[in-house]
Amino acid sequence: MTKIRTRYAPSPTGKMHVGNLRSALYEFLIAKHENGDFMLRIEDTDQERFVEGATEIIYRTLEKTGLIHDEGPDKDGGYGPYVQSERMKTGIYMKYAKELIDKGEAYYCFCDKERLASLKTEIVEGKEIMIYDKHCLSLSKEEIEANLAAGKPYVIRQNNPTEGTTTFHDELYGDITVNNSELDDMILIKSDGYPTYNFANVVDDHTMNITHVVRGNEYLSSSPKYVRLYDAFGWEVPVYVHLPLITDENHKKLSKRSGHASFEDLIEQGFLTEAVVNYIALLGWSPEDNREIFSLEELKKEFDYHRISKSPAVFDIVKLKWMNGEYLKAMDFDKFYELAKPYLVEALGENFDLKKIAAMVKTRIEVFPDIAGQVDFFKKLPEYDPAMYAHKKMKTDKTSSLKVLEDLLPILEAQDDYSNDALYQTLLAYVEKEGVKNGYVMWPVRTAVSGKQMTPAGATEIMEILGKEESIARIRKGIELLKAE
RNA sequence: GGCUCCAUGGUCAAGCGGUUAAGACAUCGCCCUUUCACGGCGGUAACACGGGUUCGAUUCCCGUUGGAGUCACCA
Repeated sequence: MTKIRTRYAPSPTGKMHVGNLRSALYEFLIAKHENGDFMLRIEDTDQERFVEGATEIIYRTLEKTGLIHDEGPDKDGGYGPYVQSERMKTGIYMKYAKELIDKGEAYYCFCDKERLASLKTEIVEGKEIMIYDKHCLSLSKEEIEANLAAGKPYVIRQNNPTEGTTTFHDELYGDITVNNSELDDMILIKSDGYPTYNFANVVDDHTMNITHVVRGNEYLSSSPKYVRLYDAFGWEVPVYVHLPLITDENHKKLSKRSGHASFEDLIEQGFLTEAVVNYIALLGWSPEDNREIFSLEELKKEFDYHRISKSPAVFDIVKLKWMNGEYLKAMDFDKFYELAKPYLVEALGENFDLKKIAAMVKTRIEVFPDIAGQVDFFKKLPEYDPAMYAHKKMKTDKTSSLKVLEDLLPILEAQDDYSNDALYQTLLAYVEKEGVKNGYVMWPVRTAVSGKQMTPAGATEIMEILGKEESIARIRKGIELLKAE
């Protein structure tokens, strides 16, 4: 059996959104599942859309996510160059385009913008629909020669039949058949001499020996035209795997233009690379069992592309957050602390036992930016509503809370050991003396020292971090507030 | 609008002729608990509709409806 060769072929036009990343991931996994080769090809045939730095983002992202290519612009595997603008300099596209012209499968077209515009018939949803009328196909050899000699700008178009049908096979979607009358004579070579994606991807996939063409299913409807190109050349058609789209919550295709989250945006929002990769692997693919947490290595082992689904998937950031939280919980504490520290420092400064606070927060956050909102009360007691002292389940109200705090104040003032254990013993002793439930005492204390409805730790743990002076001050403040009621 | 694709809970999804139609996220409730959280347990919630085929359709076929994609000298 021949080795599988797949490729990720992005155009350097900006950031990589999750749809782009997932394509790369699946292309990588399909190859690696069977020990094949994964390559990177830069499709920069549109000089106008080229964005400075976009190529670097691609390299950085692939590197960071572990989607390491076996061949690419920086790693020659004998099929180079791997950048289309460089391939063009070798004359490869023009050579093949002319071959097609000789075979009658393509032709020169000298139509200018005005004539083309006059062909635009319908306007649907703001989009003008145009089907080229094959006007230039009927040009005589002499006319073509004359135009060429005169330096008249031209494009080269594919010459598609107007009758019959074309069928191609997709591994996921099965056989797809279209009427040839639907096939537009698409442009192969642009007037600037560059090939279009439509032409370059066929020439390159073939000449680079790509066995499995894996891409988003927005290409599904143009694939028949590509297949005709393969046939025209007499080339073997590759295995096609069209991937279901990833959409936003409105079920619209993710795109850079609509400002959908890019991979880098997600990382900036505090998501872990592994979690993002894991999550998008599951957007459109599922394993045989019910497992959800996969490392890239595990994915390589499990990824059977026949299990890719056909219907589009909504990118659900809520579930991504959950998954990120799972990674955080499973993370080694030292590593967690290292990553969380900047967020802790930003929220609290350096004057706290950050390590202890990090431990409190580790299982309670989903992404690092959640930290600030959970620990800010350590730094400054927030303004809070005394109504918080009333808690049905704890059987506390403002009156009971006031009593508890007032009783406890002298006891806590007399105590010097503010370790969690010692404080806990103290409060417990009071609980026993009063013959009440733990929460009856813990709730008001925790409320007073934190001023928050929820905290990442219990009353005494908080006091330990706060220290005696601050703890007492906050309890006094609580008493004051309750008395004012 | 033409063409193409898709159609299981709010979301991701298993299922591939006979099942009490899994699981996860979200949501709700209970338990546990030094509140919340974590953890444990449980609940609500789905086969778009109509025809066939079949002893039997979520599953196969057709149609309808709905959604998406595409229709560039962009990829």
